[in-house]
Amino acid sequence: MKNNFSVLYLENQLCFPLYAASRLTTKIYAPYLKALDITYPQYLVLLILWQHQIQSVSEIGEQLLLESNTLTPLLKRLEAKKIIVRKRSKTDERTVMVSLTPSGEKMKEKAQTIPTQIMGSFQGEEISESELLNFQKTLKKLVHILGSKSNQ
Amino acid sequence: MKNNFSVLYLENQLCFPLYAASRLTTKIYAPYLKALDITYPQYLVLLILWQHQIQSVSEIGEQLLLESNTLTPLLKRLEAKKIIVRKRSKTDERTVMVSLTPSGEKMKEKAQTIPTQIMGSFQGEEISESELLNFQKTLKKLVHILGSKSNQ
DNA sequence: TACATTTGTATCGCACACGATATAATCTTA
DNA sequence: TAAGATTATATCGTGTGCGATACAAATGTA
Repeated sequence: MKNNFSVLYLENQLCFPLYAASRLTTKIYAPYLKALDITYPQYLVLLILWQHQIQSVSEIGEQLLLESNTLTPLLKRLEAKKIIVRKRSKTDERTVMVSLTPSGEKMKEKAQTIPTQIMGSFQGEEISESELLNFQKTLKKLVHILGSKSNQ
Repeated sequence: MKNNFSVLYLENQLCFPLYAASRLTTKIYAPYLKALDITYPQYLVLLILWQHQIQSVSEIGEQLLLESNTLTPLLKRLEAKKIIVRKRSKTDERTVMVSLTPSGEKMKEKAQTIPTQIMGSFQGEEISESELLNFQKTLKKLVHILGSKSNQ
């Protein structure tokens, strides 16, 4: 029988494992990304640009659930490293368009091997592929629900 | 059979959603925690102290997967708010023991309603309880696997 | 018992996150 | 079309995370 405070135990909560898993995942990426001299959030921005070539700050923000208060400094750091270019739109002076430099474009090749290596870290005897797929499905739902709850 | 596409897909559908879910969860907690004038990581420390009364910095770190570089400043902020007390151990001058003040002890009552309120806001969502339990189970396994991979 | 090693915290610097606020450009509408 | 509202970025301040390093206390060992 659960007492009233059992809900306050760390292991009974959903949020702590999410927080831990997120940080541990970032740590797994770190050595691979360090070879490219980028961080995990910077890698996420590059994933978008490798796919879409050019995006506004807010378009990037919509996909990563981040806003300009986080993105502007991050993008300036990527620009300082000559990986991207930031340029005000001619048609709407408010928006800043972000695109890759040749150097940033070239990084795509090197980055291509990362996902396979990372997914290896998620492999373990305890988790089957089908379990991982189920997990990913619920996780996606959860993000969707949390996303709608957090901005209302 | 796993091709490059499925690996890429899984990476993007697993690592980024973990990162997003963690941040969104913290955002959901924020208004409840603001009423107690604490942050989410500070709340995690209090969860441990409400259960164990007194813990060393490294014991807290083992449970939260954090080290003194993160914990020391965080604990100092909690001490400044008169929620906890930090005291060097008599038997081993290296270790710092952390415990609750009466004020910090009292916060347990108020905090008890938080998990229930948050879980309640998920009523009627398209995730069943059994799906959530399965999810939680895989998540814990994942944290275990990632934890062992990240510190080697 | 000296001396090297390990352990537990602390400090430093950098890069996020994010609420709050500012600012300029664009859009709405009276 | 002038004035108010909205939109897109940027800035600021605070609080994490975390790798690297420092340092003193405790432990191990010759």
